[in-house]
Amino acid sequence: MTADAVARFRRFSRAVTREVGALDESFLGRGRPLGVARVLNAVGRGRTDLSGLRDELNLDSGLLSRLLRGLEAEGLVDTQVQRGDGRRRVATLTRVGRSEFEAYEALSDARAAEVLGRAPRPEALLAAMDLVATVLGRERIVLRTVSPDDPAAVHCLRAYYAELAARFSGGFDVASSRDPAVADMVAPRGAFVVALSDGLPIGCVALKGDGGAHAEIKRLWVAPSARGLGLARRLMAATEDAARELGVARLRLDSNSALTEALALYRATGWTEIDRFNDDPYPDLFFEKRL
Amino acid sequence: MTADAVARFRRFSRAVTREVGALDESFLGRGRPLGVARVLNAVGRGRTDLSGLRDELNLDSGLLSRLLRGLEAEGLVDTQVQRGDGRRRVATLTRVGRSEFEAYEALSDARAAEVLGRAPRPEALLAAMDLVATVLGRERIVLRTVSPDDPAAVHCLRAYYAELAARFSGGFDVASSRDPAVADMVAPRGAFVVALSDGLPIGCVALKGDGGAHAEIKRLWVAPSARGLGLARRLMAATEDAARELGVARLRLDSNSALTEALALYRATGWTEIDRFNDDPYPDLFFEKRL
DNA sequence: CATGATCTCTGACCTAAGTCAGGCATCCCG
DNA sequence: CGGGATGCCTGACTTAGGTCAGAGATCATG
Repeated sequence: MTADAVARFRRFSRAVTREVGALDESFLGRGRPLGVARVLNAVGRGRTDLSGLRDELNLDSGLLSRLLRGLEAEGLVDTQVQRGDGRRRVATLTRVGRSEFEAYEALSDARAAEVLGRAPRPEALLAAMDLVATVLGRERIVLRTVSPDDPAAVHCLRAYYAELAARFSGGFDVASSRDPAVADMVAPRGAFVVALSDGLPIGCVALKGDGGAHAEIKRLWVAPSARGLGLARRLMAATEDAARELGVARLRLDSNSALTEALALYRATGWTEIDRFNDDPYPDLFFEKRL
Repeated sequence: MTADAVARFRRFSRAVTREVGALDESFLGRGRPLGVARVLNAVGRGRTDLSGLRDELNLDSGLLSRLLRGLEAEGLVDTQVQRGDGRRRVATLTRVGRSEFEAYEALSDARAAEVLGRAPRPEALLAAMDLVATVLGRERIVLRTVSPDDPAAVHCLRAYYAELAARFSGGFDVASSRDPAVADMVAPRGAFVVALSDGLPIGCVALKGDGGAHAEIKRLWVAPSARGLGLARRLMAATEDAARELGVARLRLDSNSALTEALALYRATGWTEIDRFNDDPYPDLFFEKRL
């Protein structure tokens, strides 16, 4: 790694520490120390079991206990024993606690909106932030099987269509393509997998089945910010696993010669080119893979 | 600002807090608390006057005093009264202190190199980090007059040539253009101004004079990460001021129709198009401005 | 040169955060 | 059902970080 690259990285760290440090202190704006506020925040986001809280916030058992006592005294949380295991306990927000949690959320949102509002070219800034956050957090990218009308799926599909429109010389219009029925992309006929990085959808792929031994891969997309991380390969592998579990023996897909990265992936992972098998106007290349 | 944009911003903050938080703790890796390490770092970087240290690190006078006593006891810094004002004091690193400072630097460099080394497409990551850091730190961009052979200037010029090569349909080669002599771009004949964001050069402009009442603007460049911040305008204004102070009455410049942003700037800031005044092969548009 | 302002230092004090050992209730399993 | 493991709590203690008031030295100025 060159000295210049390291200097640029460190400059980034400094700039962001300054900015994000200020963000942290906004937690102090409500007269509660950071540690307590972090617990309130984690409980509000659904991390209610104490052992999970300790792991997530990296707290000593004694310290967490004390912080929770403080929040209880303020009337913000309740703790009860976990049903099923009397040793464990769970914390929940009271009504007051919930509104306090929301006040913190609103504060953070407002702070973020303010910084973004002052930025020129906010779209470029956000794209850069997505890239940085995705790369730094690439160990924590998770795949999840969802319905194609889940918001995360819809977000990916919209981005996928926009990208096709930009990359196909003649543009792209979903209406003139074959848009698979939702029922064909959920179990037991098919599947829809999204990749989430810290909650943000950054990739997807669909398995469209007909209930038999054949199924089709559709809608493989990876966000620009997540390219180069091997995510497409991971999505494809997950979908192949899902297909096997559904009893599918042969997969097909159609593609377009403008989608060079995808084609390289198919060729590198055991797909073989076959003849055209549909009359969709956009694809010009067709592949299959036996499982 | 849309909810989606705010969510993306906050995701970025979380990701970076995690990563940079870990970076902060690397300071703790040498058995010294963060506060002390920060003081050592600031002194090592040349911030030696105590009042400046207090401002920069946002420390109470008493606390700084105590931290410095600790560093003195370790034999890492010396403090003496400032010559000229016996109330003020300055801190300097001892030889041991200097090597300890360098150990911290090496540690931070190694940490940065490690993260970068694991990243796919490090150039894209760095470009995104530059953009984020420049935009977040745009209030702290400073202009500085330097010699054209200063490293910051050289960095900008190299990037400028590379950009011309990419944007001119026929490419660009400095050798076949007129490269001004260094002496024409330093006082009293001319000037060379760079823009620095937290030490990183992100823009430049040259004033090439011949000692008389005419001078020429050359080498106006702004890094991609810094576009949209009004930096070119600021650089041009600074150069015009410098020209006035050198007694220049009329400025000229040549440009190329591929450089649309620059042309828009010239037209918006009082420049008028004139006839070709040189036989350089690259420019096809010529401007002047009376001061 | 007297006076008020400025700068640094020290001592007293405080909070947040974290560590550690031991206690107690509950669970799991032979 | 008994004994070890698990999970949580409490009390005692430590460290880092920070605030505040006042002392002492030096400076600027009328």
